[in-house]
Amino acid sequence: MVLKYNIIYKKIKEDIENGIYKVNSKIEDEKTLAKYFNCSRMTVSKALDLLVQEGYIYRKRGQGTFVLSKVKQKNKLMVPERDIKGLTKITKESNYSISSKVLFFNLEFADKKLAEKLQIKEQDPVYNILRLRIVDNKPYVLERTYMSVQLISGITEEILLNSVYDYIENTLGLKIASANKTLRASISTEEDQKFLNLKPVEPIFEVEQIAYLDDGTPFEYSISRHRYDLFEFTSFALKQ
Amino acid sequence: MVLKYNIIYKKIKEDIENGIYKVNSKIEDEKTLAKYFNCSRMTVSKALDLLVQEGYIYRKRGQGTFVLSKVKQKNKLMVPERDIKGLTKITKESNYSISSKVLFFNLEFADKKLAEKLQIKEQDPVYNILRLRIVDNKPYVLERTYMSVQLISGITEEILLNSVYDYIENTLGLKIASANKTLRASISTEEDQKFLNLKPVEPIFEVEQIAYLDDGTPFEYSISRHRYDLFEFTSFALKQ
DNA sequence: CAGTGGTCTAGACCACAGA
DNA sequence: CTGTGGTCTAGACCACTGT
Repeated sequence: MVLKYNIIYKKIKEDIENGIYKVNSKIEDEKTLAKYFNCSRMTVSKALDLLVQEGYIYRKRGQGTFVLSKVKQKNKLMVPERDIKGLTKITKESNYSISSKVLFFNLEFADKKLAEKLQIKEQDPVYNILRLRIVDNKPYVLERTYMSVQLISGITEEILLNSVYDYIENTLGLKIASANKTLRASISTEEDQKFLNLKPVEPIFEVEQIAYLDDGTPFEYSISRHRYDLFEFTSFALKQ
Repeated sequence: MVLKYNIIYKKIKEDIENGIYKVNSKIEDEKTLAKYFNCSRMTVSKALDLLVQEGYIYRKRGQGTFVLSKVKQKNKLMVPERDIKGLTKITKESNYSISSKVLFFNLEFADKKLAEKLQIKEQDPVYNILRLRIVDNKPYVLERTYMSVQLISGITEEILLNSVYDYIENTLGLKIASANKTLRASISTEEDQKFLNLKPVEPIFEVEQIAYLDDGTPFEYSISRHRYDLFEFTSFALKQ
């Protein structure tokens, strides 16, 4: 379906990225934009709200709407802040090569902590997977993944070498909706050092994640340990 | 001013946090809520949008609105993900004690990189500040801060020992509006180890930040190096 | 004062899910 | 079919800014 606010959002975003609107310059007021896009002011406002949240523009009551200077993106793999995608998709979209090694793939009974995270019963069967993901021929991240067997059935080594998220969405027909992430720095373990080719003094950027389907079911609990020099995370915050 | 959508947002958020709505249960439909709060459906919808973005609820067209299981917050200092506050305010709101040591406080000429970040000219005067922030009597973060002297005038050691953000907002009358953050793990330097009381193998959680006023001017460029075991960052992502 | 964005209304039509 | 959320309208009044 064609969403008007999405069209307006994309158009203005493009114009900013292409320099048609300069940094700190004022853009048209909402009434003018509403006439131009042949829609109501509410719809324009919704589109501008999206751009405010992403840090493209800021609005001042009584004055107008202005272009905010965006920080340029670095020459690193960009993990989207507010979206949820598998690493396979992220790398492909950025034209990086990716391959995976399955280091461990087993069935286990959920312990208490894991059962709580995945909202299943203690002793319910879960996959325990450890994969090394190699991006651009460099070891990038060591991913430990737990998923409920009852929910995500039929995982094979073949699937683990490709995209698990693709399998969940396209083969199982489930919809991935959201994720909670906790980020921290951590001392590298011997395992990290071995597989990510790190010196003992080199740390890890750890991301702990619970991902949810569109019916609110947590389907994945994962701990990703990234090479500290190949991963960074960007965030935009607004004063409330 | 009393905002209706804010009242509705807060009420439902409280009800979820107090367990009045159980996890995965359905909440009232938008029309019913609109009647209950004596407002239009659009206003209810705006309130629910906020809750979706923060991961409290999810909505399914044709079915209803449901409570999503929130991850419990840890017994650590919580840095708000989508808001922007100084460390002084964050610690006080969480009833932590905070003190600061000013390790370095000098006037300098901006080099090319800094001039670009702060959108000033090369050789313009800037403050270069290094502070150790001590939370709950433990060294917590080493903060390197650069600010344009022309924009943020009158900084004193006294102000640095209290809240710079308070000074900017209350004394200078400027409005802090937003910030771009980049997060990464980093090997600790000898300086980090000395002031944060770290062993050489213990890493740093670094946050690089450019903060903006409400007129889009960048007023602060800072690099904060946190003890890896006292700082973590949480984020909620939605499939787009 | 006029011009701006912020909020809010009372509807409308649509897409989608389940009975 | 009904009930749900998603989008959209064409206004309205308000708060704030600069002239």
